[in-house]
Amino acid sequence: MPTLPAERKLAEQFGVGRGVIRESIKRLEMQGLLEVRQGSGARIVDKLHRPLNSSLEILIPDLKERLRQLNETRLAIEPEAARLAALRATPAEVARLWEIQERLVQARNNSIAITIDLEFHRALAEASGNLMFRLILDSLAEIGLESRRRTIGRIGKQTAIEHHAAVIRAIDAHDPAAAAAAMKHHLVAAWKDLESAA
Amino acid sequence: MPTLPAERKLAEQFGVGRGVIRESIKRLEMQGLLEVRQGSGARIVDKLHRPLNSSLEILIPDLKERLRQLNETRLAIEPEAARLAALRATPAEVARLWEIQERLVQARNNSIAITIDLEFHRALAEASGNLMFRLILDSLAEIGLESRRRTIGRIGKQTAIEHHAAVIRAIDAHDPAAAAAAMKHHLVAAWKDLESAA
DNA sequence: CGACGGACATTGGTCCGACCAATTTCATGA
DNA sequence: TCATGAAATTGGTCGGACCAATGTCCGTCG
Repeated sequence: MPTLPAERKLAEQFGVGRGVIRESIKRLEMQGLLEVRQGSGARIVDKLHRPLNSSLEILIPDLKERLRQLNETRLAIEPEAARLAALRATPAEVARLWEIQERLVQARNNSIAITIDLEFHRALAEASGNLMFRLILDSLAEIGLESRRRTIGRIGKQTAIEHHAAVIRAIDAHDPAAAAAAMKHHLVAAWKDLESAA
Repeated sequence: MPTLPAERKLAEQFGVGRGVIRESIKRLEMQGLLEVRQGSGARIVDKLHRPLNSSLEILIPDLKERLRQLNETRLAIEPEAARLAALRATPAEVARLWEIQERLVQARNNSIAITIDLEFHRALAEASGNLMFRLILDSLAEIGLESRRRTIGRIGKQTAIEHHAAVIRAIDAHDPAAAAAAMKHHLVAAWKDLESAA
């Protein structure tokens, strides 16, 4: 658990007042690089997507509208991410996708299934070799957590498993067009399902 | 020029110490909602895209790599934005696009042309009716300022004018597929040009 | 009369020392 | 051995003081 020295020590070490240290830490915290807890200290984390998330919540206060635009954005990015993954994914990355898929099949309840579903989409963004995709999708994932919760809750995980499998097969076969199409189909289906629920 | 009351006044008004006010202001500044200058004060701005920008600079420190991934991301989002704009753009939004186009034609030097080019892409994101697109593209625009500067500098604005016209025509005709295709063509051309320059 | 310049007020930036609150650490005793 | 609680550690807040940059205003000079 990598943590920072105490504020007082940092202030002395850099020869500045404690207030300056505090504001610097605040800055890094806002950027998603630190998490601060009273009593324990500041520990280093990797939550670079939080600022984007925060911006989106301010920009689109209404939850329903946020989910609608979220879906559009995912629809723009994820098929493209799948396409690039089909072009670039290393054997290790493909293996990781299959391993996540296996765990999704084994998942015993919805809560676990949702976590693994998120992991799948994240691993795919990773395999696309584009960090911007990963950052953006990380943020969108957090926004869409509850929508996903509802979707999987309604239709169960079976559909997701089949769709994911299609995506991974296409990536494994290095077929960009098929990967993009499969991902698009998956997202459209999930969205339709969420809409019909409302 | 909407500005905030002085820190000391805010502190008294809310019955808290000045430090708390300072950290709160710092927070809002990090989110791109305020800009603070010593001597004058804190004025309200709308720079919600800055946090994403900052995250991307941390995530992808290397400029060249950042530009590569930037191009991929634009290629994923902007054609989709153009597609949606073709479906949804109001007459007023289309008129605005033509007006920007006219100014681009009239632009006397590269610096002005670049500004107007940015304006075009921003207006298009706006016309897509998706604020996430606008936020993301605002951020990417700032990253890509340098590259765009070089591109327009090399090949002049004529190509951009023709490509933009094709996009606007498709939107005006409510032809989603054509709008997406035209935008994709524009981005691919610009990228190829930038690559050949390096 | 108008433009320039300098004194003064305003405002953010930093420092210090003290105290409060949450957490962790650790010695003590059952 | 483990639970308990006191003490140390660490972040959170407060108040006052001073520095630095900026804005304001008034008097002087052309």
